[in-house]
Parts: sequence; C-alpha cells; structure tokens
Amino acid sequence: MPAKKTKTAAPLVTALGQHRTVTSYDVALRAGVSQSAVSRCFKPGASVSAATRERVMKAARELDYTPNAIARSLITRRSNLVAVLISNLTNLYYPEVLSELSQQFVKNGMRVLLFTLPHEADVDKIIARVWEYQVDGVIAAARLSPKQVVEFERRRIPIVLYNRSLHDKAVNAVVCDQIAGARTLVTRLASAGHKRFAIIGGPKDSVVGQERTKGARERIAELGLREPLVVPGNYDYESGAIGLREIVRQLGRVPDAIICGNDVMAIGCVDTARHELGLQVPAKLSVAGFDGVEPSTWLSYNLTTLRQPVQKMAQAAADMLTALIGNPGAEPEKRVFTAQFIEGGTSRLGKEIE
Amino acid sequence: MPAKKTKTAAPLVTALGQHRTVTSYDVALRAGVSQSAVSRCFKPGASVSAATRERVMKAARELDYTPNAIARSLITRRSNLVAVLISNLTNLYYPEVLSELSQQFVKNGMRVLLFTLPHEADVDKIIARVWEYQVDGVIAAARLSPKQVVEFERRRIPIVLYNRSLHDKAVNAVVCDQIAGARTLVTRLASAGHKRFAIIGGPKDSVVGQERTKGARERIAELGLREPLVVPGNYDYESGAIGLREIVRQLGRVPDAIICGNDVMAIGCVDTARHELGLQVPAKLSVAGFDGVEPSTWLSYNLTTLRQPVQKMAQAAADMLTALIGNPGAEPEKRVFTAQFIEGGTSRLGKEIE
DNA sequence: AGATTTTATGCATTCGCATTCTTTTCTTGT
DNA sequence: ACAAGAAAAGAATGCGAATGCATAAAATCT
Repeated sequence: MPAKKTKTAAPLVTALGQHRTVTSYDVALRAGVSQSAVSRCFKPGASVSAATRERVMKAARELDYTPNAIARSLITRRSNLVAVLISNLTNLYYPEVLSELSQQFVKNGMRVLLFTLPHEADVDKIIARVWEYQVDGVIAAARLSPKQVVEFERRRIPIVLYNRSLHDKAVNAVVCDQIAGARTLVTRLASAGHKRFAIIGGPKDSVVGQERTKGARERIAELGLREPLVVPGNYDYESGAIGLREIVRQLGRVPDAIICGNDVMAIGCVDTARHELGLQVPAKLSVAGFDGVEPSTWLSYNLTTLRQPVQKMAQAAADMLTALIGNPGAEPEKRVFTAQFIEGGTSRLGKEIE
Repeated sequence: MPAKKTKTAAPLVTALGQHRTVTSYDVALRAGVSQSAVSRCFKPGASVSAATRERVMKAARELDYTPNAIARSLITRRSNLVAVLISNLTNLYYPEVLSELSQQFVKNGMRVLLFTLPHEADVDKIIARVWEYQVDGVIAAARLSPKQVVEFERRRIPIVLYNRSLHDKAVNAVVCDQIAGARTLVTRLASAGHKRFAIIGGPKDSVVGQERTKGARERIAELGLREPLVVPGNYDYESGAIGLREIVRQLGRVPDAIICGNDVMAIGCVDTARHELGLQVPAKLSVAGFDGVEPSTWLSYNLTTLRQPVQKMAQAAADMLTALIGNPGAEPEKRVFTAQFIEGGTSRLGKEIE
C-alpha cells in the first residue's frame, strides 16, 4: 500500500536553482493548517477564525503567496476574464472606449483580454482564440457578422455589442442613436439655410455609418431638399480628403454642407478644403462630423459634431455584461444613448447663408 | 470498494437545461479512444495515427470541442498570457503602441491581458492583479517605480520596459534615443538661425520627458545659446496652450522656437499661438514636438517632430519578451531606436531668420 | 452539567488537460 | 512465420485551489 501523502513538501528552490511557484499548500504547511484553511482565508466571507486567518496571512506574506487565478478558474468555472474585441485602435474613437471599459471592468474585479481585429485578418481565426480562455463574457466593439455573434450565444458566452447591433435579431447592445443624431444635424444645418448637402459615408459594412447616412438622407428628403451626393469613406483622414475632392468633382461645385461619417474624416475634409482647395470653412462650406473625439475640440477645427457619451456608454456596457454574467438567461437588452450636438465652428448655424 | 470510473459520462445537457462544457473526455468517448489520445491530437507533433486523428477531429468538430486553455495552463505552467501595462490610452501615442503589441503577440500565439493604469489609481493594487494570472511576461509602457520593476524580477516574471528604463539598474527595455533626438532638433533649428529657445517639458516623473528636455538643454548650451526657459507640461493639449502663455508671460516676448515634450502639446501650442495670440507659426514662432503621432501629419499642423518608429519598437518589444519567456536567464538587453526627424512646416528650417 | 447549536477545521475529491509509464498493435527483417 | 523493434494507444497521475461532507471545538441554551 502506498504511503499516505507525506507532510514534507518539496523544497521551493531545487538544487538547480529552479523555482517552484508557491502554492496554498506551502502556506498551509508554514502556518500549520490545512490547505483548505488557506483557501478559505482568501475567500471573503468564508468561515475562518481570526487566529487562523492571522497565521495564514502571515505565512502567505512571508512566502509571497498569491492565489493562482488559473487554478481557481478551473474549479470555479469562472475565469473573471472578459474579452474585448476592438477593430481598430488607430481609430481615435476606440482607445477612449477601451480605456473606459478597462477601468470599469477592473473596478468590477474582472480582467480584460484584448483582441484587436485588423481588417485584413481572418476574424474567425482570432475569435477562435476567444473560446479557449473560457472568458466569462465578451464586449464586441468590432465588426462581427451576425453568424459570429450567434456563435457566441450558442456557446453561452454573454456578449454585449458596443455601438452596433443586428437588424434581424435581438441582442445585448449599447448604442448611440445615430439616426436621431444625423437628423438633428441636418435639421440644424437646414434651418440655418443650408440647402445642398453632400455626405462622406462610412464603410459599407459599418452599421453605424449606414445609419448616420440614412438618418441624414431621410431628413434631407423630408425637408424637401435635393438628394445629397453620397461618397464612400473609410473613417480615416485621407477618406475625408478624397471624399471632398470627389464631391467637388462630381457636383462641379461646392455644396453648402458636407456631413462626414466621423470626426476624423470631417477633419480631413476641413483641412483639404482650407489648405488644398483654398475653400473657407465655414464661410464657403460647412462641415460636420460624428463622435466628438478629442481632436475635434482643438482650436484649428472646433468641429461641429455629435458627441457620443463614451464614458456613460462604456459604463453601461460593462455593467450590462457583468449583470449578464451573473444571470445568463436574461432577455436581450438594448441601451440607447443620445449624442450631444456640439455646435462648433465648422458650420454656419446662425442663418448666415444667402 | 468503489466502482471503477465508469464509461458512461454525464450528459452534456442536464434535465434543468444547464450546459456542461465539452471536455476532451467527451470527445474521447465519442471517438472511442482515450482522453490522452484526444490530448495528443491537439498537440502538434505528437504521436497519433492518421486514423485516430481523423476520428478525434471529427468528434471534436461535432461536439464543438475547444481545448480549455485554463486547464492546459495549469498543467503546462505556461499561460500564454502577456500583461501589457499602459498608463494612459487617451495619450494618442499609446493606442498605436498597444495595437502593434497586440498584433505581434497574437502572431506569436500569446494573448494580451490589458491593464490600464489611471494616474490617480493605486498602481500597486492593479499590479497585484498581474501576479494572479500567471502571465508569462509583462510589457510595461507605464510609469513604474524601480521598486515595482524589481518586484517583477523577483517573481521571475520577464519584463520589458517600453520607452523607459531605469537609471540605476540594467533592465530589458526598448527605447528611442530621446537625447539624440532632442539634440538633432536643436541643431537643425539653431543652424536655421533660431537663437532663443523655450521648452514645454513633460511631467516630472516621465523619464522620456526628462531626457528630451535634457538633450535639448545640453545642445543649446553647447551651441553657446542663451539658456532656454523650461515650463512644465502634462503631455496634453491644454498643457501646450498653458505652456505657451506662460513662456510669453515670463519672457515678455516670443522666443524663436518652442520645443514641446510631445506632439499633442506642440499642437496645443501651435493652435494657441495662431488662434489665441494671433502669432503666425512658423513665421513668428517655430514649434516642434516629439512622437510623430497621426494628427501631427494633418495639414493644419504638419508638425516638425521626431517620429518614433513605433511599429519597429513594438515588434522588438514583443520579440524580446517572447525570447525572454523561452530563456528566462538571459542578460538584460536594451534596444535603442533612433527617431526620424520630420521637417514639417511649423518651423523655419531654411535660414529664414534675420 | 449535559444537551444542542454554531463555528472552525480537515479530508478527500474535483475541475480539464498534459504527460509519464506501460501495454498493445503494427512493421519489418530474416 | 516469428522475433525484435518502433509506433500508437491507454491508464494513471498531478497541476493548484475550491468545496461538500464529516468531525471537532467552542458557544449557547436548558
């Protein structure tokens, strides 16, 4: 019969100088208690006497013991990891989101596993990596196909979409009302006398971009104004420049106002107008964007834009996901925020036209 | 005597509709092989026959089996997690770094565990969270005290500092030669006739900022020019504005050139000069920054700056850390990169002064 | 003081997978 | 056709912590 598990543990440092990690068992040995006692000392609210806790904590400190979250996850089936999927950190808007999300999750005792999805990359392959880590939940601030979203649900991983949602399916999401925002923008510009609009839209696969364009077109139509020229963009500075040139070329003239799918394109548009085409903004052309990123507030631009309440939205997303993790069966919920209209200085908003 | 482990596994879906996760054992059962065989099928280069691999993979596909990285980490003692510590994602410079790092690590088969360190927060507390997850290594692109860095080494967690290093201790680091960059800047400006310099420096605890200031002062002194006024800054837009006002106030005049500790402050400085003080840049004042972030290239600024080779640096950092993880005993190495001087349009560099 | 409840502690087992060791099966040479 | 060696598969163990269960100790009640 093999000997019962002996009390003499392996040494922490072997003859070769390799180090073992300190385990709860080592602490137990040093404190003269059982491993379970040590475990309980690190679990808030567990039943341990003050004396035991004292001794265990002392031993733990002396050995520099830190509970192994990996081992813990294995048995509790909770990794306390949240995957955050983000398309494009170079997008100015996303770092802000990520930063806020990170803070919120840390506050809720969760850790953020970051997945950046470069456009070219095989998204499916990267997503596959998500399963492996048994994340408790996912925030998706990236373009996922409906199929991909459904896949998360099928695997019972709570997912909250950030600033996007699905047309044909109820899903947890935190969004900003893009259509309302775009309509406001048009309304304000139109009532200040703008008549000819053009739009530099977002990429085809961006629902947010589609909605911004859609809202603007709708409102323009409602107001009986001429249908705007819409050129595609890519959300980057260069797209704003190219878009403007294209608009001027196709129209053969400069429109009253250009609505851009985001701030960075608007900035590119303003710069190109001023520095390349010699067009005064806003005197000869009004430009507006979306998002309210920091550079939009810089004096050179002072952009007319719709600022998204990023902080509130990130907090909502984090809270929503945390709630879902506690209660996976909940009905999908969609939290809609409203963007704040920033008047800015890149558009004539005081009836100055004509 | 208790019955030997029976072959009939628990059902995947219980009566209550709760789902178990699919394990290698489930796959084994379905494929009619042992659990070890399944394990081997997912280990490249392991000894498995083609027939077995076929059947196992089929079963795995049918059950949607994904190996549990948590369990794997526990036994292999490799989490394949890398912690990335970043101060301030709102800093424009860092998202680029993070994005590159993330790509690189994913390419190397590692996952990024993100830790953002808000300035106010208790950094030690956040760092404590790093231990728990048994990360294989750490990239620190945040202000850590030497004590904190040493703590990582004591715990034998490989760490690579990004864009910072320690004065009194050899440590793995990827940096950009700030002093050389600053000297180049001064040299170029001075040879174009700039005589009176002022500096908007970085925060006191930023080594990078200190070096930039130091390099500039040194070179200014060497050239026999008047000692520059140095005002402190915080790396943000507002600091550039405040810095400029302060410089003008203290000097009672406008200097020939202002060197700013980073691009965003330079942008704030340019904007304030142009739009608030009515000072033409570069005609009346030259401004230069550091980093080469995207907005520095925008037409409104076209900033004179020292662009850091972020991509190369991030790649170097990722490679260095990956190497360290494979070979923890290696000597600390410091990889120094050189910033690229971007002439830009915010400074008179063609002997146009006087 | 004895009975009963409450609180602490320990034992043994478990999470899912990798790996060592052993056994079985398959090659291949003679 | 059979032995010897190689290759493949299986059984068993353990990574480090949490937890149900059983028991011991302390606290409360009668």
